Amino acid sequence: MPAEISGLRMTRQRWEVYRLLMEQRDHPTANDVFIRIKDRLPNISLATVYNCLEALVQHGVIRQVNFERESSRFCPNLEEHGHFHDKRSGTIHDVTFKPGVNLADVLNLPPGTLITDIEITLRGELPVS
Amino acid sequence: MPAEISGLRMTRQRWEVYRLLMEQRDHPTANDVFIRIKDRLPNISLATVYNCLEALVQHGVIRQVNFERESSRFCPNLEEHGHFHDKRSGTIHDVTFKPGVNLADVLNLPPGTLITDIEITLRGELPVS
DNA sequence: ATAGAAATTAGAATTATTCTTGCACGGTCG
DNA sequence: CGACCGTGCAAGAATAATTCTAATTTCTAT
Repeated sequence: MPAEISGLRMTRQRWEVYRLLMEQRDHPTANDVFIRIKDRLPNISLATVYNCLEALVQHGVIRQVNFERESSRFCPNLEEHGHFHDKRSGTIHDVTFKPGVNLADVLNLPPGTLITDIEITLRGELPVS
Repeated sequence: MPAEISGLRMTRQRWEVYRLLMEQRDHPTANDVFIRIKDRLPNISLATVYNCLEALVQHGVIRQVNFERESSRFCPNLEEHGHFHDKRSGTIHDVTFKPGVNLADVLNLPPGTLITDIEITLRGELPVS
């Protein structure tokens, strides 16, 4: 376990939460993490899972993703990307931009606007194939 | 008051909620609407405000907008647009696309993907000027 | 080793939203 | 005109995700 990641001091709990997200990149909720992590940390509390996730988010190590008013989900992909929610399967998929596309360029914003964060979420159905 | 809008039968409460949203386009929350509408409907209940907003959303008459995990906000602008949240003032602004831009075209999605809904939210600061 | 700081735990508290129940209203059909 | 019926409304209870609190444990630096 590294001593820290992006300036965030690692603890056993933070490390296991982080590791779990890196290994299972299916955008779990805090509760999903709580359930899954019990194998490794049987005594962890849900509040700690929330604390760890928040710490990781605030240090830019993971991203928090919201769909409508559902539970927040967490994503270790730091590339600029959006999320597609497949209604059929309920799964969530990362969506990247085509090369050379800068989202700010295609929006009408007052010149000088400072954008600190962009969130793109799509809902629909993936092809059946 | 029209008998119905987009197939939704109008009632006094639904009409006043709708009218309020059309007149004050600052993305109020359900509770904001509840407070503001008391001038006209002193006896309306918060549950009814929620019911009316839900009915209007489901009939496509208004849109529900979510920022992080804050209370949902409601928006009568049916044009395709995103939302910019100005950290300085806390206000929310509609953001349109530059002409000719189709968001689906700039994203990497499996061919045949059906998109039913897109949500774009930006956070940042508007220029001081 | 030890003091002080930070993290964890367990459970209570909070907040937005939804649900439940009983009542009121509007329209319809005799 | 009056009983009926479906829908909407009001009030408050219930729910669910998240945050907070207080007490304990673990770290870190000295």
